[in-house]
Amino acid sequence: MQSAFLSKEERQLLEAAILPPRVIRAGTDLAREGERADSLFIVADGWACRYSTTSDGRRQLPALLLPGDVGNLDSLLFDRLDYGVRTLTEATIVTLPRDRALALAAQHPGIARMFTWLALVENAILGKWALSLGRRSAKERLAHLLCELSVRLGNDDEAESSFDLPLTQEHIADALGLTPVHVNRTMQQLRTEGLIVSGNRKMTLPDVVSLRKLGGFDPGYLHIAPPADTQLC
Amino acid sequence: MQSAFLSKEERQLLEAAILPPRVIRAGTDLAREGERADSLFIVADGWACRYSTTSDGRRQLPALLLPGDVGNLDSLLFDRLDYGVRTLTEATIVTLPRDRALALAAQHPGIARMFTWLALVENAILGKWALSLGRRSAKERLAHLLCELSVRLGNDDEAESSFDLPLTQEHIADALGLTPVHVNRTMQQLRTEGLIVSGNRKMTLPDVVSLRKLGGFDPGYLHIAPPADTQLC
DNA sequence: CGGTTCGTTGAGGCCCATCAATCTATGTGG
DNA sequence: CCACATAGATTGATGGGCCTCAACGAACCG
Repeated sequence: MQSAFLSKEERQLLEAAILPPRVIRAGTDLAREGERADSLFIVADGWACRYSTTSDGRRQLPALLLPGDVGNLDSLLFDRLDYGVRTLTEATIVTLPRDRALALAAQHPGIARMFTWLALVENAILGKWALSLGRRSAKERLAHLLCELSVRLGNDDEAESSFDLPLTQEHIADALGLTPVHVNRTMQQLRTEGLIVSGNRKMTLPDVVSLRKLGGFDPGYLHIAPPADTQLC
Repeated sequence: MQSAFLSKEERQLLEAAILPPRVIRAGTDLAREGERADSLFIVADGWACRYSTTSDGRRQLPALLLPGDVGNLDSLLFDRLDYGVRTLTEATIVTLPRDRALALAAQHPGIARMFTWLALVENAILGKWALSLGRRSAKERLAHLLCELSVRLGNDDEAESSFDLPLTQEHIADALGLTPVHVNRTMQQLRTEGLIVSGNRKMTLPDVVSLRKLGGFDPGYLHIAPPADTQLC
């Protein structure tokens, strides 16, 4: 999760409240839209996503979930899910019962603040996705997404970056609001222009500076480090 | 704001922490992207929006702010804004200093929970916007937005609905990721089909059922009423 | 070795963008 | 009270980015 707001005691309490991890194979639903969920699913390893669909089956991902992300933070306060949560790779998932989470949040301000923090970061990311979906071309969207994933995976800021990218082109299409065919053609463009080197589930960004410029990417919105003056508790 | 989580005492404390309302004319920035904001701006009356822009000036609204909404909830925990906040009509704005808000949240679990709730609702709405932006046609997007605004403005569920819509077609375009010209043509289509009656800043939805079906709108995601089992504090 | 998943390529078409002009309503100053 | 300016709505013509449909290739696996 995100522990910068937590005291040692709070961190221990959270860890004690968590159920043992489960390993889940790729492509399985942790929860479906409209279901009740009485636990939070936390991705400990692997990739997952939130997805929502129109009535006729068009699919859009409102979030890609990387290790440390909570799959269904909404379930903390909502009784029904607005989206589905699905693994994209084999993943190990940790479960935090909602009751325990609520009780801890009520007794420990740091834990409550952590949940708010998590929700706000999700919001910031989704806001940038909306900008991409509404106003950026396919090439720009792809560039922006790759830059975001690179940073969220912990890669250094401006250096050449290389990471595992277990997403299929269809997953990427569902994140970017495009068709798989067009994602394919767009990736070829970036490849031709020397902005990405990809294949075999690996992605390398040889020229992060140019890719960021193309995608209009500025990492500030990810709020990787909490601001100093709120770390007090 | 949203007071279902609050005790009487907490509500009074919040009201006491709030600075006097200001009336602000249409089209003025309450805050700009990248700025520090040491207060939360709460819309008490009128309309406002969050907006973000690409480097070359394309604009996308990640949120429309109606009375009761918080313009910049992020400022509770982030030191810099990821978006701008701007009034769309003359609006009266109420201000809550961030320090006060944080202190209250630390001492009163109900207030902390309210902030989390607000963030999660924003997230739910934005998630649906992403689905629209990524996967729905112009007509569907417009239908969905109008249905959402109708409900958020307090109109009854399935009845014919009529409300003030002070947005220009350009505002709508920026919310939907379209051009003003295309919003105009799309509105004409809906008008011809008898799904909307509009003009002079008013909007009437004579056939909400059909409009919802067209836009794929299901109001559940707005979480208008908090679930019963979380109202305890 | 056959099946399945994923990536790639091609041809054709539509939705929406772009550019530009006109129309209407509102407001303002002389 | 009219001349004028401005903001917003409307309409037309044209083009392009991305979709759709379809087929094929490549990698992996039981």
